[in-house]
Amino acid sequence: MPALSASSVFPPSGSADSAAAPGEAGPAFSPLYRQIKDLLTRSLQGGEWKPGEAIPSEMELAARYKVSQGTVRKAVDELATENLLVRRQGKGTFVATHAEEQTQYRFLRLTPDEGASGGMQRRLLDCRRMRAAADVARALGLKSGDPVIFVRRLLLGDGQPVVLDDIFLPGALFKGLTAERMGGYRGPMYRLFESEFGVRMIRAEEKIRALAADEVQAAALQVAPGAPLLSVERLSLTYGDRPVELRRGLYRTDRHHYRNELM
Amino acid sequence: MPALSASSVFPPSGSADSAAAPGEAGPAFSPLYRQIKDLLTRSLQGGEWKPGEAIPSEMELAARYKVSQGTVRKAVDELATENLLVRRQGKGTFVATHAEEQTQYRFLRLTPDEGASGGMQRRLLDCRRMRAAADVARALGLKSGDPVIFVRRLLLGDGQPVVLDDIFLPGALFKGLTAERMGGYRGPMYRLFESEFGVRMIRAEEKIRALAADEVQAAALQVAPGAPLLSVERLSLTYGDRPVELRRGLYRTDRHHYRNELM
DNA sequence: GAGTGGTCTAGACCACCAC
DNA sequence: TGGTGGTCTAGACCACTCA
Repeated sequence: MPALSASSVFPPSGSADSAAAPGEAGPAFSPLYRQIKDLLTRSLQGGEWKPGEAIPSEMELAARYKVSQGTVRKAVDELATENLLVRRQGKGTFVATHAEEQTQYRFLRLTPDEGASGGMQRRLLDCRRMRAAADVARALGLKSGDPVIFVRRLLLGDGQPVVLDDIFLPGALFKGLTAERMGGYRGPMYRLFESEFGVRMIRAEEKIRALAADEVQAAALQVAPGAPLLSVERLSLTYGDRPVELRRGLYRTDRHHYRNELM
Repeated sequence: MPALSASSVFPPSGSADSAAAPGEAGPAFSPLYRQIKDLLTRSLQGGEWKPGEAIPSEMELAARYKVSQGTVRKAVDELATENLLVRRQGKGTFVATHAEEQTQYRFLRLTPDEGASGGMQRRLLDCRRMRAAADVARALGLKSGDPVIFVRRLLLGDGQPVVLDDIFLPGALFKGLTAERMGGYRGPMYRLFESEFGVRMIRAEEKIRALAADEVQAAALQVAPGAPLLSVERLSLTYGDRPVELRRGLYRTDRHHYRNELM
């Protein structure tokens, strides 16, 4: 007899239609393992377990939620395939983190046309507080004029500029982020966000276009004005699909390409 | 006592290292459900069950392979998440197909900047047999000069040209594909490939770049020469990761964008 | 050896669908 | 009403890690 049951959150569809108005589909049924998954997600979101830490063992979780180990397992399985958790046989299950990824840039899909993807150099061009323009505010779920932190930086491969990024961060979440703090930091930016500000990027959505470089962009990337560039607008989301970063990247694609896999 | 066991394919790591040379990792262990998955994949590849058809029930498969239903379930689960199979509660498990997708173009990531993604019009510009150039042959795993079918077509949204596709298909797989056959066909191209030639696209890899339109491309897409276009080179693969289509697309991105989700 | 996740089983019951 | 996939359980054993 589990403490949680299908009816504890959503009544089985056999009983009265209850809250669901006719015509509305409504969540007819929520299996136990999905309720467990939601509870785990909430604990992650609330910071009960921090990135890199181990969560309780399957047996402990099963005892806590009064369900069988198999049910916990299915919940953890789904969170693992969503990259929120990482399972390590013999050791435990850990909160995913950007800190220990062998792939330097998990979200950067740009790949050299030939040769291995050597790490890129960074050059910080700008970093300051400003007020969000309308489009930036809308993307980040803020109000126009809300404080945001603006970062402009360059990525170089083999000494050649390849990526020009404009990054917008909600000021409220990244208090105290300064040019000095960013410039002195080695390693991926998302690692800094995670360790210093407790903001973990879970997933991201990108909109990709081709456009012609203007004078400023051309100068920064060392191409001719009007040269075609890949424009990649990325919205990064954290737990609960809350947007926490807007990134507008311009990629040179004469020696690199954006790789994607469709399944 | 299952007919298949871990040791039936790969010896458990406890036994002698056998074939694996020292230093080579080698597949140390293959669980039962993965062996079942491989057998199912082989049956799909061999055409034992055709796209759209139902495969045997979990109970039948469990009996056939002499394992428990749970083991079959795990194998089928993985094939379902890879989009090779589709489960339908109460009905059965079916071989995935492009024939019944509500999304008209499963692999086309181009989306209107605003408004719903209305279906696009097609216009066939060219379709003929030719010999594979070196780069095309290499991508498709053919030899230079092998016969290929070349298709050039245009996609229009709201009457405006949006996509210019150059498509290369191995001649050996698509015997009898003519301009008439293609021109008269309504519905996605991959549906035609599947129903007429038994070639099912499973997944694809894309390389994306920005480039400037040349005269021919500009004329076809009704943009100025030199205008920035998105270049999308897609290699489509079928069972066993065998390449079966090379597609070079040029996308206008002034009113559309390529959307992508990173996880 | 103790503790973790990983696999496999057997059986029960539920939700959905078709006849 | 019977068959399908979906959920949940309990227990056994295996593989891996670490003290």
